[in-house]
Amino acid sequence: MDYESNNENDDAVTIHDVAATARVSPSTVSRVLNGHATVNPVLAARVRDAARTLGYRPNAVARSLRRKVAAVWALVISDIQNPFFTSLVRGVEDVANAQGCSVVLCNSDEDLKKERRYMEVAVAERMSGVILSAASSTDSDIGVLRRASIPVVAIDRRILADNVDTVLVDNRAGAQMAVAELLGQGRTRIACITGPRRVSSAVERLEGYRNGLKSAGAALDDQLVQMADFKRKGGYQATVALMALDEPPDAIFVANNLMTIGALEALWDMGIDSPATVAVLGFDDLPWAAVTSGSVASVAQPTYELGRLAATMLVERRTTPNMAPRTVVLQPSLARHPGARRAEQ
Amino acid sequence: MDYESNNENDDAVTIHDVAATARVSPSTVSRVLNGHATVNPVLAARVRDAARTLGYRPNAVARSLRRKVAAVWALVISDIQNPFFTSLVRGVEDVANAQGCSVVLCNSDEDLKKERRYMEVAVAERMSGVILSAASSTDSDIGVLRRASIPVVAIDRRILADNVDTVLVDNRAGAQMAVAELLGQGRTRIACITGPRRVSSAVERLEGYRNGLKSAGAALDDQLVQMADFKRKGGYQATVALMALDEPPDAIFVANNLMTIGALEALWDMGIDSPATVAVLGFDDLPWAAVTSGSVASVAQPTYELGRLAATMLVERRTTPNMAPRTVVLQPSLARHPGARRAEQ
DNA sequence: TTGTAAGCGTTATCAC
DNA sequence: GTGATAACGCTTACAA
Repeated sequence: MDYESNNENDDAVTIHDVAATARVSPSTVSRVLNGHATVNPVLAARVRDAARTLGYRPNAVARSLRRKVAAVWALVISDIQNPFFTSLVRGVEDVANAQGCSVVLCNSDEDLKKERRYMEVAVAERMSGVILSAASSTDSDIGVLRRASIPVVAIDRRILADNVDTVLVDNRAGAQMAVAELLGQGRTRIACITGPRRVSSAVERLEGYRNGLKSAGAALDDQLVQMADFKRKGGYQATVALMALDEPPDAIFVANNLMTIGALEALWDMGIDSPATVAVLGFDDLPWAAVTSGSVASVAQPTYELGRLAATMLVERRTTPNMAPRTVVLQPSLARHPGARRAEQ
Repeated sequence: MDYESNNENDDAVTIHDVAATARVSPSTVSRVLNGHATVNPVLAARVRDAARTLGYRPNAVARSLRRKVAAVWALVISDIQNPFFTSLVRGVEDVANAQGCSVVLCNSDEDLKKERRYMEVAVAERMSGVILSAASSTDSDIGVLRRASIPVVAIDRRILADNVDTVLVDNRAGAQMAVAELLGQGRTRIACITGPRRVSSAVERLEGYRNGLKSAGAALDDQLVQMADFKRKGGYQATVALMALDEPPDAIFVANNLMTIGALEALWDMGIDSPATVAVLGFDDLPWAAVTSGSVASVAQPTYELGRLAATMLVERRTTPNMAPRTVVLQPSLARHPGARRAEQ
């Protein structure tokens, strides 16, 4: 049996083939297919017929070369496993597709090297825009993109660069909500596990935590603040450290979802009852929160809207390149999950 | 302030500029940069110097046009939120990068239309390969890719097409393990919540469940089998339906991770103790399993290896196009998670 | 309105 | 070993 027999025709159909079949010039085919100019309806019909019968598929590579820019955006995200990103991606794609653009997803995995590699690919492939959730607010460098005049929108995390359009959530407000909620439950020693100093959202969530305590007249205790890595293990270790204090906390505000899993795991491994002894309140959406043994609330973000807005700003930046850069901040909200031990029982 | 001032030079440096600076021909520059032929070391050094000082970045679009194929693979996955895929992606990327290729991630979201759109993009962009976790084993159509002679490897799920390289896990064996484990715990009425009939893994996991019961001499009861949609809500509803039976199950084998969350949620909403009254055993890795109120085991898959293998098969298919298609089946294993109520306490 | 022709940046073929 | 030249498939001045 010949496995090549499936290939009807290894040389792809080009615009010239369509032109020949439709008895018009290649430029006319191009005009019909792109709708850029008015074409005699009779010829247009012949072109469309020919394209269909020949199974013509435009070569996006040739088009990109000629146009000097590809109809492709990169969406570089720091942690694909965070459910936070799933609907964010949809928000971006919906806008991109409406513009006739494709989105390529890139998972930098909080790794600056990977992130840089993806930016280089974006340049090499002449992509028309990049939406970036930076691995590091201080060290991520968009210079490569700038030099290639590729528009960038920062999402979820700030980047240390002038003139970057940015879409964020109000991390301070979210953290303050979290603290207020815990205080309202009567908690008096509230700890905070946040992410690395290089990530703006981690820093801002910590600030919000401190502001929340201060504005309630509660004391700040630096022993109750742990900096971890936004990953599960980091949350686990930070929790162990907190509970080893002479005066351990009765509540923990955890600044992202993976670390929240780690924190809960640590508490249970130590045989500590949550939420009775120690309440846990996370950040980001926690799809599994309803099946945990204790009640877990979290600060939820408008993720789809975040993606949609970033994408819209990218489009606007392309159409109006000299417009002053904007930063948009969206408000988070508090999501309560009853957990396995429901209040009413 | 002028926001254009960042653009050092809007016309990118080309191979001709490098050639001029290095006082050689463009072909020599190309040869140096690609290492395809032997070049006088002196000239080669001049070329590399020129490229560095000018900040030359090859135009991947032009290269792809000339070579008639882009150094890019598409990885089309059915559900990006499934943690299953995160390490699978790494496995694919590691092999691709070693080949000098980039991977673009595409989330079909179990949607045939989206999936088809991504395949069309792969064709338009002349990508050199596609790894596909099909939205439907029966209805996903790779004809577009075949006509464009783009190599395909099916991963995780079979596709109804001849001559496709495929990498799978042994779903039947995994499901049988699951049933054996539950029987070993003394469970006597074991239910199964599986996915849609159009997805091969759902069908095979159901078969494994049945075989597992049969080979243990246990009775089969079709009332105990629910077909859902591989999503959380489907798992929830299926569980409610199962528990409404005259003789409800004392264990449920759930064929994927999102439905496992739904199942646990339903049990707790109904006030049913798990695992005491009803044990739950899932499929796929469950990162949050350790923080659930009850013990949850699951059938774990060698995800990185799955991705690495699929990528390797793609490379081999490209180098040896006429080789007979292969199907590789990897073995899953059983992962036990103590859950919040640890056995030893 | 339609066709002709040039050119996007690269690489492969062919002489030298 | 190196350089000139053509070609990949498309879009877009410009000419008709």
